[in-house]
Amino acid sequence: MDFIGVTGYRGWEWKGSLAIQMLEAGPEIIESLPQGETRIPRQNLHSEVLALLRAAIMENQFKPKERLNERLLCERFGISRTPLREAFKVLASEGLLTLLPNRGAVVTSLSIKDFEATLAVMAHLETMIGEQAAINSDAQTIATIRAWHHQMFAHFLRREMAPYFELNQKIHLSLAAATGNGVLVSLYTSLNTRILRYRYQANLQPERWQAAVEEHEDILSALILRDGSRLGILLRQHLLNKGAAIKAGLEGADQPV
Amino acid sequence: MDFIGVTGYRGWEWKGSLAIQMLEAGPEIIESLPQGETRIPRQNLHSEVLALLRAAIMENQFKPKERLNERLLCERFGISRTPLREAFKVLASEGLLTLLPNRGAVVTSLSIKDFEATLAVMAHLETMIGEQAAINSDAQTIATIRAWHHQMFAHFLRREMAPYFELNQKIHLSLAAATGNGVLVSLYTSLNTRILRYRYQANLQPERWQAAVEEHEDILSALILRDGSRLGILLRQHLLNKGAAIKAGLEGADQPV
DNA sequence: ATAATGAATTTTGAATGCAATATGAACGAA
DNA sequence: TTCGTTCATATTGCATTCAAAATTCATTAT
Repeated sequence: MDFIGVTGYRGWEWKGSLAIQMLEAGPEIIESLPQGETRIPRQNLHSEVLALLRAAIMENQFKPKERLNERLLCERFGISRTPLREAFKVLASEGLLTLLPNRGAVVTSLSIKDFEATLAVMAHLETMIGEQAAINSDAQTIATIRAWHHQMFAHFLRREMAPYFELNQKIHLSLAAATGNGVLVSLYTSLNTRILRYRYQANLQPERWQAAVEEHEDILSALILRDGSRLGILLRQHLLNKGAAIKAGLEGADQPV
Repeated sequence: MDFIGVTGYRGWEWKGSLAIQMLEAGPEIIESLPQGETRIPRQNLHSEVLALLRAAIMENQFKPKERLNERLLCERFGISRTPLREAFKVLASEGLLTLLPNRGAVVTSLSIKDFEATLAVMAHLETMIGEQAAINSDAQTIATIRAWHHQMFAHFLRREMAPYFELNQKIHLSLAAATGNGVLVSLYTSLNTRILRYRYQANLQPERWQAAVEEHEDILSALILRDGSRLGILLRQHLLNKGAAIKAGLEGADQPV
C-alpha cells in the first residue's frame, strides 16, 4: 500500500458521478495526500483506482487494444486484485475497457463507426446543453466561464497547449453543469472521456486551434446574450468540427479510429 | 452454487452492453440452464448476477431506498461476495444503486428532479431515434416492428398488460437499434431502465393505455412512411406523455419520485 | 525447418479469511 | 421514560488463497 490508500471517512455517498469529480477536483486530488487535519474526502480503494485508471486511459497512458495485466497494476498501485477488478468492471460498463473472459481486460479500441456514433449522440447532447444552459445558468456561472475564456485565450496566444486544453474542458463541463441536469452532465462527461482519448493522439493542425478559439468567442457571446438556440447550434458545430479534426489528425497513423 | 454458475465459454467479448443483451436474449436466458450440447453462451458470475440484479431492481423486487444485504443475496444466488460486489459497483455506475461507504448498497431513489432530468435527456434521444431510424431501418426491421405492433394491439384489446408491455419495450428498443448507432442504443437502454422501475409501481389510468396505443399507431405509420422528423416528434411526445402519466400515477403514493 | 503435442508457468475467476467499521442491544444516569 | 455509554454482533472493505483456464515453451514428429 505505497501509492493509494488512506481510509477513514464517513458520511460520503458515492453515486458513480464521474462528472462531479472532474468538476470539483482537478487532477491534483491524486498527488496531494494531505497529512494534516484538513483531508480531502476519500472513498475507497475501488473508486480511487477507478479514477486513476480512467484518467490514465484518457491520457493515453494505455494505448487502445493494450492488455492490462492485473498483477502489474496491483503492484503499481500497491493494492490487491479485488478493488482493481471491481474498477475493471466499472470501466468496462463505461466503455473504456473490454473484458475478454479468462483473458483479461484490454483498452477499448473505438472503430471509426463507434467514433462517429459517439459523436452523433454528443452532437445532440451539445444542442441540448446550449439550449438549457442559456436558460438556466446564473450570472455567477457566466462570469466564471467568461473569465476562463479570457485566460484560455491568453494561453492560446502563448501557444500553451496543456493549460489551454484544461480550461477548455472546464468551460464545456461548466456549460453542461449550468443546465442543472445532472443526468446530462454525467452522460456528457462519460462520452467525452471516450473520445478525448483520441484527441491526445491526434496531430491537430494549427489552423484548427485558431478556428476553435474563434468558435469559442461565438459560444461565449451567445451565452452572454442567453441565445439558447444559437448556443446549441454553435456548441454542436464546435463538437462536429473537433471530431472531424481528430479524425483527420488520425489518418495515416496506425490507430484504429 | 445452486442457482447460477456453469462456466466454460470462449471467444465471447463483454463490453457491458446491456442493451444488446436485452434485445437478443429475453428473460428466458436465466431459467434455461442447458445440459446438452447447445449451450447458450455464458460469461462469468459477475455479469450473470449483474443481469439478475438489474432485472430485479427494474421489476421493483427491491424498492427504492431498500438496503441490499450482501450475505443474503450471496445465499440467494449461491455465489460468494466477490462477484456480487463487482456487480454492485457496476450497478452504482449505472445509477441503479447508491453505495454508502462501509454501510452497503441501497437502491437508488430518484427524486422528482432526477426523474425529470432523465426524462428531458431521453426526450432528446427519442427525437434522435426517430430521425435516424426512419432513415436507416431496413424493410425487414419495419416489417418486424409492424408485426409486433399488431400483436401488441391484440393484447391491448384483451387487456393483457404483461405481454403488451413486453412487446412495447421490444418495439422501442428495436427503433433505437434501427438507428444503427450502438452508443445511442446503450444510453437509451440504460436511462430507460432507470425510469421503468417507476412505471411498475405507478397506477396508470386506463385512458393513458388507450392514448398510448393511439400514439403507437401514429408512430408506426410515420416509420412506414419513413418520415423522420415526424417520427422523432411523435416518439418524443410519446415519452413525455408516458412520463407525465407515471408522475401522476405516483402522486399520493409514498414514493419519492 | 515447420507444425504439433504436452507439460510448466502465468493469469484469471471466484471463495475464503481477516481487520476495520457500523449496528444494535443492554445497561445505567438524568 | 429518555438519553447516552458500552460492549457484543453483524457487515463491509480488502487481502489472500485456491481452482480453472490460458499462455508459454520445450520436445517430438513430420
